Amino acid sequence: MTAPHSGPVALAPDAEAALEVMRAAGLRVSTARRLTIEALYGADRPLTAEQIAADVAGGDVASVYRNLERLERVGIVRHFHLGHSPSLYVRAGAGVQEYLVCESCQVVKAVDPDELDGVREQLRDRFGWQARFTHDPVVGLCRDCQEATE
Amino acid sequence: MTAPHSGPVALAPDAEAALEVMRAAGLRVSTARRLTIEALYGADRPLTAEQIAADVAGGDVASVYRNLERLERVGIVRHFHLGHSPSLYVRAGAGVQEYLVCESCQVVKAVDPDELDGVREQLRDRFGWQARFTHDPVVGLCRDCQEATE
DNA sequence: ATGGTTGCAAAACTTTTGCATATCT
DNA sequence: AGATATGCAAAAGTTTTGCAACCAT
Repeated sequence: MTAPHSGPVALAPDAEAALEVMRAAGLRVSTARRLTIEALYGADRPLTAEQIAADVAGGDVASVYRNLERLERVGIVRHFHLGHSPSLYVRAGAGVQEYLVCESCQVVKAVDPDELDGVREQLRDRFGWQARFTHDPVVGLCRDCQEATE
Repeated sequence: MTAPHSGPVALAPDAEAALEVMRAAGLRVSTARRLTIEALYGADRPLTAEQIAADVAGGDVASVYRNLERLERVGIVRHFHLGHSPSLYVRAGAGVQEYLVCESCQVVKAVDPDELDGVREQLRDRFGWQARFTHDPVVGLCRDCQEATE
């Protein structure tokens, strides 16, 4: 049952596991951090630091940025860039490391790296390019938005 | 002789043609704009507004941004985003609209859209995704940097 | 207790905007 | 002349940093 499904995001374990990783890494599990994790693990699309701050107690963006950086460093959060918008953050976890992002609705499709092997192979054969879609995702239109655009 | 080659950038016509497009579009060909075009058409890699400003008379970044926007609007310049760095600008032109960028040396490989059709097709078949690599390029490692990284 | 964490303020950086002056056609 | 472009200054938006107060362990 590891088949790719079409839900918005198909990511790693769960928020609990993430907190566990934090502890293991020696990070304190503060309220702000727990709320950040819960926001990211509960969302079906990437969030900006600003959006996360709205969900967190004090609502201080600077702290949110600091936390996101730490959470990213221990591997339970990732961020990437999409056009002119501020950095977008998503949960990260076991086995999921590359992203397709819809430039219209911003839905993120997280895929197993080997699902992109075919694409990578073509890019390598044709251009000698070794593509990575982690920090800079594949941008395009998801199925729904294609239909909407007609 | 339309075969893709491995030079750093394989872009459109030349600076002269670009100036012609400007005139045709009703844009004045000022010194600042000519220098901007020359910088972009002479470069073998994308430039930031800041870098371009250094090559231009007054060296005012605000004007450079304004000009880049206009030049982009008439189709002779493009910009895209790469990680955390400021927007990167490259010349643009006939038939070249999609990019591969090396995240290590930042070399840009501009390719004809149909050279990516195979890749696009795979992404569509597999994920229902309609990929675009114009504003957000394919990021990865070019051949040279792969070898360097060994 | 004590060292990591937070909130607030301020700064750094990229990009945009306003406006008076200069420049092109 | 008339419209467009420039330079400077200031503002807007995002992200980072400094520091005193606070809180998890």
